[in-house]
Amino acid sequence: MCENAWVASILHADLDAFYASVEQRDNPRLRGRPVIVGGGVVLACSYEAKACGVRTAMGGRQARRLCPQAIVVQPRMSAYSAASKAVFEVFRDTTPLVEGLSIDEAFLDVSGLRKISGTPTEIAIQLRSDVRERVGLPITVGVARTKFLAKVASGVAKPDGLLVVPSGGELAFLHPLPVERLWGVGPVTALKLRDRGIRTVGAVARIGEAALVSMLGKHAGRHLHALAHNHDPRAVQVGRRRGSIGAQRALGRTPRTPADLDTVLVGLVDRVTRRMRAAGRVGRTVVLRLRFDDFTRAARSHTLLRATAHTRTILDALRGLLATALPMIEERGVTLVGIAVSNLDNGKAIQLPLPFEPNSSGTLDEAVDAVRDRFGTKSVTRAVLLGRAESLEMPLLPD
DNA sequence: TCTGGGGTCCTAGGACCC
DNA sequence: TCTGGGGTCCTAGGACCC
Repeated sequence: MCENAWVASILHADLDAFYASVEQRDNPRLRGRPVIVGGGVVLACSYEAKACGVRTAMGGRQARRLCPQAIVVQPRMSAYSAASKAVFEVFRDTTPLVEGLSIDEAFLDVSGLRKISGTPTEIAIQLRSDVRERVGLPITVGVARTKFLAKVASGVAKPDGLLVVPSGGELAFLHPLPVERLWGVGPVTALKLRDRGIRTVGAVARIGEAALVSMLGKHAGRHLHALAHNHDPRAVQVGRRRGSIGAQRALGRTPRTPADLDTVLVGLVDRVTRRMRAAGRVGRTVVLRLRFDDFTRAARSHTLLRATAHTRTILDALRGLLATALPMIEERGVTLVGIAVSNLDNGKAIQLPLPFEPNSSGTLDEAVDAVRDRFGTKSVTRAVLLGRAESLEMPLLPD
């Protein structure tokens, strides 16, 4: 048996109040003061603002009332993206086994590094100081034997902290915590548990798996039962790619005509397909998401025959979905439109069927010309025939 | 007090196939 | 005439995460 399996050697590294910390780093005037990123809604806030009761996703008006002295700044996404890249470089200089979870957090497996870099605790201390020195941002690190526990540990240690959960002290650490600390327990699940008098992780651990399954469903029940007993065999996974790319836009409560909505749709599709092409991804399933006046939601999806990143193809599919949703929009009033492309392939090319071919005896060049006529010359630079001339494959270029 | 923008994963029913 | 079990894919909805 590998000794490392029993040692706390997974790090969960999580930047503190990420967007707000970048703003404080870049503007000394903001340091030590309550900072709110985002005007309409709080995208992020500094710990000084959190002390007043400001929270992420809170309405801007309420946030300003709670914290009148707060400085509100507009988000600078490119700055956050650059900071994230720099931090992930530090992660990868620490260990090659890095699993990114979002723009500001990752798991690091340091189990094989004892002889090179020291104990996991020593590595975590070094990592925090490296991020501070090289990127200028505070970061919290949780260290434990499993991913789940490392994540819980960093949550407890925030902000700017380090918490190591030693093997052997795991349940003693876990069981007194409120159920909300469990990864995957949100407001709905927490309420279901509290209705039955279950308030701590220890209480979750004491009831049987069957009871949890009947309460929360098969997967959620089993998952929670495992976590409460600290069973989490998941390994740190390197090189995970996202499964969907999307964009959305809130509209407020002003009534929108179908023409308004179409304009919004065109803008969203343009954003998403650009990102897809830049990332070299193609997708098959397009999704239209809507939110209504009463805050209910609906989604409509359609799966194409072939994966694509082609703007027009995706736009046409979404227009079809929007048309089917118009009665619902009429009735309930739409306040948000979102789109996503999922079923993503890593393919760097789009493949087109060959009805574009002039006729069965048409040459490749003629087929390419037909595609050019239809999609514009810019998007076709080279084409290769696949198999028995059933489809064309074209390299993708950014617009 | 109304609630942004980007994602992940799971459930469940129906169509379809063997 | 009545009929099983297993699998995949698609669609819609929902919970959750940062």
